[in-house]
Amino acid sequence: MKTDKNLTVHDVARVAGVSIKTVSRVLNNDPTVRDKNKEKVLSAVAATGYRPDLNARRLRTKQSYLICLLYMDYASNSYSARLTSGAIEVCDEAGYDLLVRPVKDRTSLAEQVKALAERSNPDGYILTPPLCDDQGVLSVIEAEQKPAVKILPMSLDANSCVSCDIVAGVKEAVSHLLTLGHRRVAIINFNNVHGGLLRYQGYEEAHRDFDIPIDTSLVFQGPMSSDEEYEKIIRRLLSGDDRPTAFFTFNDYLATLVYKVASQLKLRIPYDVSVIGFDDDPSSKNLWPPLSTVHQPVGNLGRAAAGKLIQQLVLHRPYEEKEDLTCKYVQRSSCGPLL
Amino acid sequence: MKTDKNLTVHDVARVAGVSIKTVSRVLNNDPTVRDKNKEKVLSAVAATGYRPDLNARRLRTKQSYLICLLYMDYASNSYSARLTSGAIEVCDEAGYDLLVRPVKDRTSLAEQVKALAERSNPDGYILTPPLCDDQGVLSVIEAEQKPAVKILPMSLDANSCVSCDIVAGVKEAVSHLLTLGHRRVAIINFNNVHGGLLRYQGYEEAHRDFDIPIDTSLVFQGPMSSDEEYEKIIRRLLSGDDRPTAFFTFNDYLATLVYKVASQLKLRIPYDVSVIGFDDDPSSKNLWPPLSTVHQPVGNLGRAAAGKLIQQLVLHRPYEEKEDLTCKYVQRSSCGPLL
DNA sequence: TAAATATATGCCATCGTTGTCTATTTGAGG
DNA sequence: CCTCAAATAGACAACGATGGCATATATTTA
Repeated sequence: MKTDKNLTVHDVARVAGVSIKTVSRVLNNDPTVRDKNKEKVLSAVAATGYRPDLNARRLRTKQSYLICLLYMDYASNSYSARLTSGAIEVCDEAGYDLLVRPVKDRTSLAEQVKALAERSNPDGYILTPPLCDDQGVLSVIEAEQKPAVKILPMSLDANSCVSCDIVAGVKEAVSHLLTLGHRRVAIINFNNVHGGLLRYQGYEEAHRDFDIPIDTSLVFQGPMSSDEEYEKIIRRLLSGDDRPTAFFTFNDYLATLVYKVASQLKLRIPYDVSVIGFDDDPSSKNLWPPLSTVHQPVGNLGRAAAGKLIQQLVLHRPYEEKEDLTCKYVQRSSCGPLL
Repeated sequence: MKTDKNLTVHDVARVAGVSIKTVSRVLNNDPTVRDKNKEKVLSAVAATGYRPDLNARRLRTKQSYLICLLYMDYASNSYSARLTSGAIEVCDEAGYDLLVRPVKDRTSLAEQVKALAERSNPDGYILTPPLCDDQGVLSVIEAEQKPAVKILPMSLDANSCVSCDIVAGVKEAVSHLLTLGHRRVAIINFNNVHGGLLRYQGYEEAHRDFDIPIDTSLVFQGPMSSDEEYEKIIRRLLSGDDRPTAFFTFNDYLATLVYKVASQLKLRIPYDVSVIGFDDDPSSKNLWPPLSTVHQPVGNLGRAAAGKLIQQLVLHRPYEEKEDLTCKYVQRSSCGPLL
């Protein structure tokens, strides 16, 4: 059965016995249509199987009904995939399409976004760290006068950003380590993204609660570099006289590097060293021992970001923040008591 | 500087001193334009900074300039992210946008695709396994009369599918195991996707070359199930009297399950059991020991699929297959000689 | 050189929707 | 029952590109 006869507003108007403009009004939720006509139009739409032509609408309204999700193409973890997946759900409901944009090259970033804006003309942008803090990208988007929702940008701004309760999750995780007796907990972190600042805050608050001073020689704050560099840093820490007995890392990926170096040094997890990651990447439960980590609700972040953006795009569409944005510590088997 | 004055073909035509239709022709590579006029138009375009309005073009031509990439939302490995990344590059060059479509629920698949087709109306589809073999999806796409390129479908069809040389890669990998003296190589595989059939073929050819009979008790062919089930199967194999001394798995993800079970059973990799995965997921090199695996050129598969699709969509745009689609064995440290 | 042909260009309508403006209907109040 | 403002509906143009066809220019042929 093929109902696809290229129906237009004219067809619906004829069936409903009203003008095309009234049909258009009903389809756009214009409140100035009498209920009787509204019903006539709606049943005519149902009867004919009419679907408005998105491209005609796009041309006329100057909107693209496209949202662009910009992220760094690390490909090494599932962060962007999970984010995408959540954002798509929300966009879909609202009649928007999501354009994903992995960027490899940070040098020509502004140009890339500009080219995208000129060609596909998204109505709004979702920016992930660290791109949400890129001044070049931001000015291009601002010049286009398009809204952007940032995920965990350096300067949180309630209106245009989304974040989750990283501090609480990390605090819970690090507290667990301290409860187990650990007193030398190393942290491998980034301080050039807001998420890193929050992780450090959680780490610090846990220590404060336990009245344990932080040894700054156990704190690595970035900047981001290659896997080899990280391994070197971890190896140096683990080879020292007064080595850390536990690690908290910015994400699960870095935690696997701790696993790797620990194995090389014949240190057993969790007996010789405990490890906690962050993200709860789906693969983390298959490491051996299964990695304790902090679950980050990445899908919900994506949903929340898309919701917030669409709220700005579509008038009269209040989006209530209903996503669960808490970060919960997930205890598995990579932490043990200090022997 | 804002050059964005909403220029149209009329503005360009005026500057170039030709008709709007000639401008249109130049922009669409119509060969019937005299070189002199072509230059005039091109320099007028350059001078004004004109960019054609995609939505007007869409309305007039009934094309969406959208390509849809459909995949199962496993989120457990980087396959779809890498594929997406490659496909986007090619789409971008050709002026197409890529719409990614992770699907969670296989039951309502055809409905989901139908809804998508009605709303966003993609000009073509890229289908990944196992969706490329879903009859429901295929009939929806066929009803829409849109082209689809399948990635490694069950029935290879040169015109509408893309594959890579899995057999050679697996044969190389398994041959390495046999060269190391292994005689009992287990394979954890799926036989409901073409990639699985090819993996088995490579496994078989390697054994044939070495004149080693295959013990079918070491062959697991699916179907796909939960992680727990796989672990059970692997555990059973490794606990038996005459246990396999090596494993080849469908993908790196399953290889991590072998790592996990081996650790639980206090079997050391590679001394007690060797493991080879498939895919070369970026995280595999950080496992301990680093996983030997077969590199699958996933990004190139994405590029090739998008190229093949666009070739069908855009006339006079011969796409030469230039992507490297070989699968190479990557030797790391998870295989050792049979002791 | 003129006629016939081939090639290149231009004019106008059109895609399907919504914005603007005007016409009509409705209902309240005198 | 009539008037008048407010609420509702409609006519028509417009968004910016390309398709179809008519026409002008260049090239070949007689």
